[in-house]
Amino acid sequence: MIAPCSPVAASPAEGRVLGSAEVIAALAALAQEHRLAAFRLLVEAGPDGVSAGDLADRLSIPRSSLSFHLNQMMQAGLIVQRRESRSLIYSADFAAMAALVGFLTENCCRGAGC
Amino acid sequence: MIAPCSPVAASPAEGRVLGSAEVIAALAALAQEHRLAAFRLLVEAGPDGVSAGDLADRLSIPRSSLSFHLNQMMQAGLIVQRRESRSLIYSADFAAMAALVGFLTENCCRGAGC
DNA sequence: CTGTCATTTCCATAATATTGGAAATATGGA
DNA sequence: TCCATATTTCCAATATTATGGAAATGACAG
Repeated sequence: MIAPCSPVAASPAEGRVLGSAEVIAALAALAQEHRLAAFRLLVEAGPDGVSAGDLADRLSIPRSSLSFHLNQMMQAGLIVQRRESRSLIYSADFAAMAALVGFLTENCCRGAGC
Repeated sequence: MIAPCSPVAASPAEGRVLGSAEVIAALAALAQEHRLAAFRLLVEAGPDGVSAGDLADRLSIPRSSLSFHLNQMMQAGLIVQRRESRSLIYSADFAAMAALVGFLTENCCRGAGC
């Protein structure tokens, strides 16, 4: 018996199991300087999220570039968008992120601590 | 107090803490069909590893292409190479993978189960 | 309506990644 | 030494991603 981390049994309350195409999309979505930075800001911001404009300012990149990156992350299912009056507010999809980490620990981590 | 998974304190026996450039390299290394497949085979194989030729056969891709991908993963620090007579044997670096998962849970997972 | 703010879409350009055949390199055996 | 095996490096073609300005869209106030 191994039982490395989790106090619960094996595959617990994982909302969703990903196929490798989805995993690749999610990994690619995070494997970029501006996107990783944006995602971390969104994680920090929590469910309130951050508007596109704020993000662009905080990251110091042009709005059209940011828009491109946000789109990538949405298509990968890592973030979510909602409109609030004139602004579009983005927030991290924590369940999706948890599913990604779940995939990695289960498929790519055999034996190592997590 | 939150204490989501680990029975130990905060940042436990993590061999190494990654900067975001390293994380991006590792994510990009896994964000590709053939590389993710290769890495999963290496994880399954454990410390014994698999030779380049075997991997190419199992993945059904040309040797020069595989060589390119193995190089990417080595540069990203996710796999390791050793020579055994005529063959080059590759194996997964589990500590590196654990560090990647550690980064993701700590920086991109706030609040979600892991 | 008209103007303004917030953001996206369009699009051309530039940069980076992927592919695979052919030639080069390393290793061990006859 | 010479040959066969295992794998890499080279390189050119192709494909995919990233950039950012300008024009288009959506929302709201006067």
